[in-house]
Amino acid sequence: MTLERFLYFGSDEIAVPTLEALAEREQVLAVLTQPDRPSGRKRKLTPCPVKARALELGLQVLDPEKVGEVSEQLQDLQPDLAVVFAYGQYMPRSIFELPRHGSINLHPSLLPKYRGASPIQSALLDGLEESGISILKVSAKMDAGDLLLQRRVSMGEEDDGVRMRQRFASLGAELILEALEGLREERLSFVPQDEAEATECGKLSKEDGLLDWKRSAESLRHQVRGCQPWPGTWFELENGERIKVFRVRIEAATAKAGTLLELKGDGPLIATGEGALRLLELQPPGKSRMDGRSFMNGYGRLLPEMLP
RNA sequence: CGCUGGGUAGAGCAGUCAGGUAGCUCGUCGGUCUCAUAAUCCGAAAUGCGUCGGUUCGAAUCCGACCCCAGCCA
Repeated sequence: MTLERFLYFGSDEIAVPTLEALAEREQVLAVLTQPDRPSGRKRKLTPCPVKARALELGLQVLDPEKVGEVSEQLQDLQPDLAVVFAYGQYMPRSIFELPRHGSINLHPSLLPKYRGASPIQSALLDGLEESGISILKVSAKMDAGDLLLQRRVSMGEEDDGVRMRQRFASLGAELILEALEGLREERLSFVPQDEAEATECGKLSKEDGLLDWKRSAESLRHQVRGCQPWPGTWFELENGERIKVFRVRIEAATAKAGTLLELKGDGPLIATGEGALRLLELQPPGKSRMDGRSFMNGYGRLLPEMLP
């Protein structure tokens, strides 16, 4: 198979290393990304990470509101293959079938599991100890195309959403090169997914981050790990302020859920529906993240009355 | 000029509204107690209140400008 002329579709940070790997070895005709959005403290129009990097690399960037708008330009480029990773926009068939050999997509889960918008976070929320990344053919149905290559990854105690994203980001860069080589030498082929095994995950919402002490310590810990970097996890004080929680440890203890059991050691210890959680890293409103000890130094005496 | 909160000893905070020369918890150092100790008790060091300027006899506290940090927003 002849693969020389590439298009890259991506927006999110996780897709940056893959673009870099591709741009270094191959001819990237154009990079398609999301248009600039207002973001950050000043709400100013900011290019997405992939666009920013693509410009630095001197690549042609196209950021239409809808991909359809640039289909003619893409046609003129005569691409052999499009690589898609966290593009964040729906691609109509006319686009993903436009390159001579179609389009392939990177997806950070072991498909057919966790098709959809939040594969990394959902796998962590479910408490999985293993996940992975897949490369598949783009098809009309989201994440349902034929599989080309997968790589398994184990997830440990210390792995939260942020770390897993980093790992998948660099893994994507490795895997894409492997996939291209496999395709050129025709060693790899596309195999259909097992539809019976398929599961879907939707977008997370802000409210998914609220900690409910009535749940078990274990599921709360999964929540804390999975809701990074967004929406984060937090609990509310009586005055409505939100204390974010970044890292916790499960400890044995039984008491009414939500009870503050201890204010010493590595952090506050709070009873849950099943077991207790030691809060090891937190962030009060307007402050930066701090470890549990620091938190107790400043907030310890307030906490007992302020916990609802 | 999107909105909001914040910058005070090594860390986390109080004090700012009613200006008078800085306090709490933890840590650090020394000592005490103890078989021992991260536990107890006693004591000490350290800072000079984000920056610049103004008002004032006097400012962390009032006024002005600026810098930095964090949250909201998907």
